[in-house]
Amino acid sequence: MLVFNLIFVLRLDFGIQLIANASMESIDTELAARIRKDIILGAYKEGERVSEAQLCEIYEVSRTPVRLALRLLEREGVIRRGEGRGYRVQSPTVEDILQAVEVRGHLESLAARLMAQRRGRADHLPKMALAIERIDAAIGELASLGGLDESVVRRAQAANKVFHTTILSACANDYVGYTCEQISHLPMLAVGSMVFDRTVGDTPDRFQRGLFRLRLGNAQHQVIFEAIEKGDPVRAEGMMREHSHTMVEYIQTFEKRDESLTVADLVAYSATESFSPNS
Amino acid sequence: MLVFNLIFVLRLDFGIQLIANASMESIDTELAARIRKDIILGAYKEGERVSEAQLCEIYEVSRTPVRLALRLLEREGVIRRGEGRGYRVQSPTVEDILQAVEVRGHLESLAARLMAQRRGRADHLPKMALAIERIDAAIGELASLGGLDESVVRRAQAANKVFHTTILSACANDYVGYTCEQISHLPMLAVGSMVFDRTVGDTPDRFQRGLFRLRLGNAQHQVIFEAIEKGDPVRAEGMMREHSHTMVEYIQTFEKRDESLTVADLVAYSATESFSPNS
DNA sequence: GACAACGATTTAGGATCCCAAACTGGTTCG
DNA sequence: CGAACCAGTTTGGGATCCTAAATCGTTGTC
Repeated sequence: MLVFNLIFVLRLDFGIQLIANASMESIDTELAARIRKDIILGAYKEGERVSEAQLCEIYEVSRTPVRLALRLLEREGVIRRGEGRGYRVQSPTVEDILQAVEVRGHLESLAARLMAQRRGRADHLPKMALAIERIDAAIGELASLGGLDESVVRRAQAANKVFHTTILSACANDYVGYTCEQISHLPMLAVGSMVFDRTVGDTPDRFQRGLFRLRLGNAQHQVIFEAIEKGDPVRAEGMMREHSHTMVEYIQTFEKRDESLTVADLVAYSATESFSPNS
Repeated sequence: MLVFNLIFVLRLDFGIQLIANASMESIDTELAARIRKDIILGAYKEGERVSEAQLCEIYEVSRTPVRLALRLLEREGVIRRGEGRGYRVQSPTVEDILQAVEVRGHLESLAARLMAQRRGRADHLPKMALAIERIDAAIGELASLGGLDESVVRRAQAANKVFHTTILSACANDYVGYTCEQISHLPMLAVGSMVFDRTVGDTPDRFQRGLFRLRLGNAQHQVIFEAIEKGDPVRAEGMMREHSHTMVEYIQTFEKRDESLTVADLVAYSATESFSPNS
């Protein structure tokens, strides 16, 4: 049973690729990921601060990788290099998350449309069908278990990510996937992330509602799949938009319910894992 | 009269801001812009090459700013840091341009929808109305002149850019504009760019067709404006999509006509100007 | 007492140095 | 004759040093 403090976000991490990145990529990229993580988790306050020397001490590296990392983070928007001599931390807010999710969803809907228009789309359909099947199987397992099981949820996450990334990569427009990655630095913004309410595990009623959300999501997957299969761009795009909007609404609902919702709460779970640097 | 080699692209440059950037920003950012420009213009071939030391000599700087610039360019995707020890140049193709324009257009349509949904949108409407008026005036001038005048075209470009950037900034979702900027490193991808056929100035007939394109584009602006004013998100989005798609179709038409179309041709005009580094 | 100017310290940018890893060449052994 | 290994050179990554600029504090003068 998984019960977390406010909302917990589970992500698929593509373990192999991650390890490869973590060891292959030079320190600066990894360092950027670490600093980003700390900023998101609130280790640095919103306002103005952080100097290169300061970061050198904290992360025990020289100034060179720090500066390389800062350029990257500046480009990402999590820090700003302003007027004077200082770097200002620009930690993302819940509103930022919502906006980014909205943009990502919109891009995914473009991907769905493009894929539905594409001739070679049939090649990628089996992978999507398999993903839908796996999510269904996972939902079935959860339903019979009557509670959340981490490994089952992880499998569902993995399949969910496969479904979404397949569309992004099969849409024949590299910039869609690329652009999506650009705004997916925040952990819960990774393509194919699923967000759960902390209360999902609390009572049977809430658990059933969580299951319903999963079933609804996968039904949307099925519709998107069929629309792409049939070559119906309008329906594929519309359904994907609706599908993406589900997450926005869910967070908004939760935000209204709990006014103290912070970004750190949103990443409460995924923070304990290693982050996917970029890729 | 402006007559260029294949296609010429005119861009508004926000002169003041540009100058501020060029002098304010540190060398690495500017260096990244220079290298990017050279890559786009084909100074470096597509395949695998370039070393840090080599770039140091060419641009007469130390290795530190070169490496900072390379990280930026890597993030942008114009170079790739691969397997072995080398940086590979990944110069964009015409297909890349088309894909990027498609993505940008889709994001702009999102911005139009969001702005149409927004309550405070009225504040920004006058600026858009003025832009439409100015474009109309410029078209009128061009029509009465019977040919292309650089300053008039520039004014039209400026107004066009104002129209588009106003929507992007007024949509109340910072990530839309931010994401747009990310893919706007290529000069002809700057928001609000207008693309002209080199043949526009050749014959009166072609000139009239060019005028027709401008009039059509501004009519679309008017429709978008009214849709946003009335708060019709669906229409605003749809019209913006159509508007954005115009450029894609135009380049595609031209690509079919002239198979040797290269990216360097696309930037033939704007390359002579200073590039907008980022911002 | 207040304001301005000058100096000291902080800080970011650029350059150089060092090192580690990988590619290239040649040579040697099977 | 081919393959593998070893050495040398190339190249990228990290650290340190230097410099320029900006901010803050102090002091002097009005």
